Amino acid sequence: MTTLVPVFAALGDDTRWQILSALGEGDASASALAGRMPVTRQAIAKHLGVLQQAGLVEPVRAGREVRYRVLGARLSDTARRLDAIGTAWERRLAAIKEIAEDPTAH
Amino acid sequence: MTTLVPVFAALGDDTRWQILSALGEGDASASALAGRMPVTRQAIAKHLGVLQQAGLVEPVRAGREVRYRVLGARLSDTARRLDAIGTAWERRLAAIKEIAEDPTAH
DNA sequence: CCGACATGCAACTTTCGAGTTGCGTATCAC
DNA sequence: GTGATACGCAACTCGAAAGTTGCATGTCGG
Repeated sequence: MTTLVPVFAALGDDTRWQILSALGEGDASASALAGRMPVTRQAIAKHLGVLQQAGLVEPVRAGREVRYRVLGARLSDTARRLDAIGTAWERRLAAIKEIAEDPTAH
Repeated sequence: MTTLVPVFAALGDDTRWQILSALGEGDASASALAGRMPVTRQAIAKHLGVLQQAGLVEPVRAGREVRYRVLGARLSDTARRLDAIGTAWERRLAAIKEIAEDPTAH
């Protein structure tokens, strides 16, 4: 089981979501992204590093520039695991509630 | 659409996952959690505040103590939205790939 | 009433992440 | 080759988050 926390840490930032949203429209380089955002290219480069480390994004060299591609797979995978945990918690709650409402059962 | 980012920010911390994991086994108070973890009660209280703010946890007064209950619903909800985004990204990628492999189609 | 346990609030370090500037290097276009 | 464009690396500032200590408040059992 790959570690979940870095993915959430990566997703817990507004600027990175702006980057991901932009990349969702199509691959782009750090410089291109810096053009339409209120931060420096280097700041974006750092964010892209974090996103890549989390497996949410993938670099693609194209000559002298490096375009980044968003990876939906990691997101879907994370979603599945999140849902599994959430469902387990809900199940436990439901069981407790049922016992509370009808203690004679079981 | 409730804001997603705070939830991820809350989930992007190791200590908070330890807390959530412990609460997954059953409701507990800050003091009880501090007993089995290498941090102060106040630190845990702060984390619980963050988790509550994110809607991942709910306080339940029980006399002089306050037990916390984990909320799977928020997690499942978040998972659904995550999956939707991830799927959309994958769809775009697949479309591009298809065009690249068979440019004459369409 | 009184001691023990549980919580709440506030001030204070300390660590970490976001963002910046500055500079060196590679690559395209002519 | 030369200028312009695109990256990469390193050092620095800065503000927020994690964690701590100290103290005041509330509540339960006897």
